[in-house]
Amino acid sequence: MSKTKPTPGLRERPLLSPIQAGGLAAVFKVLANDTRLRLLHALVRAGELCVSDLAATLAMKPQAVSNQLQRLLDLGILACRRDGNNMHYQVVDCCVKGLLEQGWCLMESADGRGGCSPRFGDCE
Amino acid sequence: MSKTKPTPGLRERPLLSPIQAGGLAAVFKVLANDTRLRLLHALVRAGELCVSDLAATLAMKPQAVSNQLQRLLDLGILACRRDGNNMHYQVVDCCVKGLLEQGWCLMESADGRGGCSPRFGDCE
DNA sequence: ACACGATTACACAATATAGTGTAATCGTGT
DNA sequence: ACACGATTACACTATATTGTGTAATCGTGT
Repeated sequence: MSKTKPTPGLRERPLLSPIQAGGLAAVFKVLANDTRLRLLHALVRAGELCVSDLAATLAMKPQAVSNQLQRLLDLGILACRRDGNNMHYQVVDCCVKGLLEQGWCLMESADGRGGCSPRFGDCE
Repeated sequence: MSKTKPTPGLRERPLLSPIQAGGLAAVFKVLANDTRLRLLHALVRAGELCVSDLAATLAMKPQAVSNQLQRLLDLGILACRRDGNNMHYQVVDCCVKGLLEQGWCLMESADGRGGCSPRFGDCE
């Protein structure tokens, strides 16, 4: 399994240094919030949405939405484009969708125990 | 039962409800911490380790390590086995490794911008 | 220039989180 | 039974995070 590249070898890598771990934690931290998750999912589904649409979709105030959007923007997960008064956001990071999928899997396996379909990882 | 499509269709799924999003956020929350990340990585590398080994590896106190281990245990990510006075922990969730890999990818792309290798996701 | 709507910036209050210190629990060996 | 080491439980403190409220900024249309 470690001949081809599909597994970059998490197991072979040297132990995470506290700094690396901090960086990795920062990535997960940005996903560790239901608002940002719903924002991300709404954007994945719609492709592109503006702040007010997002606010309406999530039934939240534009300020709160914008705040979280900035967070996602800082990490390079989103990109935005201005159209008149509106700012349209979209997901540009290619890893985030997979992350969401896998997270979903983990959630189901954590919740119902065994909801993880085998193709996601090599359950040894 | 779910021998269906290779892509669960993040895009086709109905919008995340606040409850679902909360559950998913809980999953990411558990990974949103450098200590737990280092714990996980150490366990993936070694296969199985006991609390004191882990504490020594991370240069942390056993109590702190144990606390985080419980968290990982609650989510069903780890399993433990007693061997005399020692408790050995190991990763049993099949999704978590993939999650770590993808998170690493996202970290690199967020950090250096463009470090995400294309094989991870279908950058469309 | 001006008003208006959309978005963002920022300080603030409420809540959650992590590691520490102390004490309890569990298994082993004598 | 007893002492010891390993692990865990729990209260506590410092810190971080979220949504709110207010105000500033930006683009459009008149």
